[in-house]
Amino acid sequence: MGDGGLLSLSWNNHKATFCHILSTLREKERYTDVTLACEGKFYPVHKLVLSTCSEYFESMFEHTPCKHPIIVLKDLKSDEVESLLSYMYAGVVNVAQNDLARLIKAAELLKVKGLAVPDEPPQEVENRKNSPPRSSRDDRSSPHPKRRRRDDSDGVAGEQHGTNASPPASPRTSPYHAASEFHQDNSRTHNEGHVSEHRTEKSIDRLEHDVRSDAKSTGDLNPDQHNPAKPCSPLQVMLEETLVKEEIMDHLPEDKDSLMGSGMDYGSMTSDGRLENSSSDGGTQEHQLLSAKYEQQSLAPSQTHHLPEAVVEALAGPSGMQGWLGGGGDMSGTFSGVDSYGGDSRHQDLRQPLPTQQPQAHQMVGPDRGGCEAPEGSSLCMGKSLSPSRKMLHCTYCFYTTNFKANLNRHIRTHTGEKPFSCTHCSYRTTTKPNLMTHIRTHTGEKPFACTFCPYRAVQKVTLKHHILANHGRKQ
DNA sequence: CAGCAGGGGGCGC
DNA sequence: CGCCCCCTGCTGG
Repeated sequence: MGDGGLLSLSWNNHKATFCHILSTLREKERYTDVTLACEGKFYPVHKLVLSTCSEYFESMFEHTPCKHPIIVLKDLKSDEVESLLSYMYAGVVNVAQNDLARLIKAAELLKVKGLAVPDEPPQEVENRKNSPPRSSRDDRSSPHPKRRRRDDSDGVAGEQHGTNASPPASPRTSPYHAASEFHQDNSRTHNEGHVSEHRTEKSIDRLEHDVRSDAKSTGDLNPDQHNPAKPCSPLQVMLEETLVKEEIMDHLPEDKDSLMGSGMDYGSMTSDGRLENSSSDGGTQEHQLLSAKYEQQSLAPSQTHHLPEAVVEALAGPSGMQGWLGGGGDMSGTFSGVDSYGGDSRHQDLRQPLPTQQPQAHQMVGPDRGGCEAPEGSSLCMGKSLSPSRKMLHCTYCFYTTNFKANLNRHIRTHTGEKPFSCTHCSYRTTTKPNLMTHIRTHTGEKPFACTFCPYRAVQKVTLKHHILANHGRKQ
């Protein structure tokens, strides 16, 4: 790019794709790093999304370095939570008119952008637009849009998805004619804090002061969270009190943090300007505030992915999706696009411990074999696909994951530098015995692998294979 | 193209 | 845990 002129690479369907990936990740509970608990149900979601869609959450996470907090949404109904999550992830949500008021209320409490953003002075808005992370892309992201445009009642569910060129002034936000009660509540809320920041602060304060140990209210970890069909509760919700419980978790390793950072940058960069309303950032789910963090990952095994991984994969997704996106925008295949990467090139880079590891789309697309959750029989799953319940082991140094402890131990040696197997003929040392045996053959001259087509013999089977392919044109 | 090293998947004990 | 199998990457001729 230097002197040749600046090229502008634009990713068609980025918005839709991005949103879709996020939704997919949520459905699969992949890389979820925060769990919302409400009425006995648990909703594994992503901090990234919550933070993007709600300054409230953003602030909350900023102040709570917990790896996998659990936020108990007391006083919120599960259907509200589901709706808000749908809104945050997809950018749209269907809501019955009767439920609109309480939904908005909930959104207000959580400060979900677009749904409950506080009115702000113009300058405030200006500032926000300039802030990088929020990018100008979406008005929704900037807190000004107040929901309520009384005209269309079904606007909430409206399709701002595709083209949504919703008016800049009030993006998707609002189409619902909020109930009067809603208005009242709203105004009240605003009086408490003029600026969203301010409100956030207050909210945090509450979190810090109203800490109670009430944590988990319940039961099953993986409720069918995505249940649009679920009937809305007729009850009105007053989210006055939110109980919060916090437990500081250990910090993420440096590398992970940094990775995460890069992921965020990437996100802001891509969304910049272009995705005007990609729901990915603009509308994200919200959850109520409380945060009771549980033991990281102790709640749901399926949530053991680290955020960085999520970010990385999410970032990778787009690239991998190019192909199928082109095919008419059918995103039903979720990550099926990874097929194009073939099972051969094993995303090995993903597991490398490099501190400098960077998210390169093409490298990470493939979920690792072990935890392959590729949908639709993606060929990605080379072996048997494992049941989601199968326990995944994570390397503490990098993003490597495996289902086998032995593999993990072996892998960790690549980080620690431990090389238990030493050659008796030279100073060579290696991490695995098979590798040592292979090496020793170079001293002994043993060549166990004979070509069936010629006298050639090889020390390694793979070498023979290459030989046959190169010289005899076929496999043995 | 061949040799070699590093590293991951997965099975059997 | 040990081991086998496989693949990828790098290097040198």
